[in-house]
Amino acid sequence: MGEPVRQLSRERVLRAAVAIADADGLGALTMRSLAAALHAKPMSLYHYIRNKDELLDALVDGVFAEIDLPEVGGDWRAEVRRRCLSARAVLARHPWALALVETRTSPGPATLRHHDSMLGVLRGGGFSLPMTAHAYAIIDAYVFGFVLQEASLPFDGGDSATEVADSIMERFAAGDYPHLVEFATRHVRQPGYHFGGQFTFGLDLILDALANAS
Amino acid sequence: MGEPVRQLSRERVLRAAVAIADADGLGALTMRSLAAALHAKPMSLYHYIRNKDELLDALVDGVFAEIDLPEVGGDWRAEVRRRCLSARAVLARHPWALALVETRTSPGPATLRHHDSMLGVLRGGGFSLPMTAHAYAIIDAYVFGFVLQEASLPFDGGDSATEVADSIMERFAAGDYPHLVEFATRHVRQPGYHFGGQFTFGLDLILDALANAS
DNA sequence: AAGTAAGTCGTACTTAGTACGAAGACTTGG
DNA sequence: CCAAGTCTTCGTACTAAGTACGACTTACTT
Repeated sequence: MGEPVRQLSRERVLRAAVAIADADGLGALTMRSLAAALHAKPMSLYHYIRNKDELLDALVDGVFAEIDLPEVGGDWRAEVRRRCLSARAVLARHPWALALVETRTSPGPATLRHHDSMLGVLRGGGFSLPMTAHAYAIIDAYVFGFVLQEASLPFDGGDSATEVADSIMERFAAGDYPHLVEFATRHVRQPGYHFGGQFTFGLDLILDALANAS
Repeated sequence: MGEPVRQLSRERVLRAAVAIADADGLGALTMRSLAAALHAKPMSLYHYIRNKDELLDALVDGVFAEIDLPEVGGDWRAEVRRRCLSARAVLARHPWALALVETRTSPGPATLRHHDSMLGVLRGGGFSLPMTAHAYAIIDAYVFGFVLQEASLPFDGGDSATEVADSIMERFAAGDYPHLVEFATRHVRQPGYHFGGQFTFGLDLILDALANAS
């Protein structure tokens, strides 16, 4: 029964915060719940974090740090593709991240490094400055937007899509939303349907288009 | 001085909620501030709205209602393009909307109608069911993702980009983020730079790619 | 041993959502 | 025209959350 509950530290606080958010969502991450998870009292946290806002900024930067950096100088298409798959995986692992990114506007070091690498590979791939801007905007709009859509799907991501589709379908009269009904019954309800599987299709379509446009 | 402060109504409550969110952000929209704006007391609102969650759901559906519906049967490319420009305009007008869409998962009637029309034009344009799914996913990922990026830019949208870029640049040593520095100084800081202008470029690139892929 | 700095926390104030039920206003059958 | 509802509105109060303030506790220094 010795107390392995050693001293607090910024590191431990951040780790615990991520764990809570991963497990129960951003809403469950309060200064009180965070303190409880660390067997401490709320006010103790303020020695490692100025306020909750700063905590959230730190979480966002931590998420960017998890994303694979593209290798500057490598084949731009391959590197960007790898990075995008990684980004999607990371954002899926931390479903709360996207909501945060939207709000926070002061990028941390990992975030800046990340952008720097992306700009680097694109420039290295022969894109002009304006074209780099276009490409990066399109790519990230797609990646973030796709994850955003997944997040706002009424179902979790598995194949419970079927049930949800059914329950929604029931709610409206026969002819109300004909195309939605067709889509739900003849596509979504098919075995093997999985929204997330469309990610690479779109990504490759966009990368191809960018390769041609450059 | 007569009292034009007529009866409350769900309509009036929703309108006032949108006004508050537009003006001061989602954070400023509380049951208390909303009541105050209507010259009423907080608890009066609960006669028109079950709880705040339902209020937010209603706001989201209202936003979808504002987006131009594509005309089913028309030229899919033109109709989808128009709808996307409208969607972006609406989301720009209500910067809080995107954050909400992310959370709410029970679509309202306007939302369903919207999706129905989009699926309709795509199907009418000759897309197969799987291809329709791909196309819609890509298009909305792009539109929502682009708006999301705009929202998380550290600057408001005007050309204050320059100042922000400067202030960030100052923060790091010479060689820390070379590509970011090049990008900021040689592109962002140029006169006439405006992130939002890239929207149509990417949209057309994606629509072209979809047209070819179909 | 005493001083000092670092870390921890008790207390309390503020803002938010909303349950409960009373009080006023308006409607309607007699 | 009145009594009995019914519809709106709101007063009060409880709970959850962020965090300011300052005290207490410990560990390390000299």
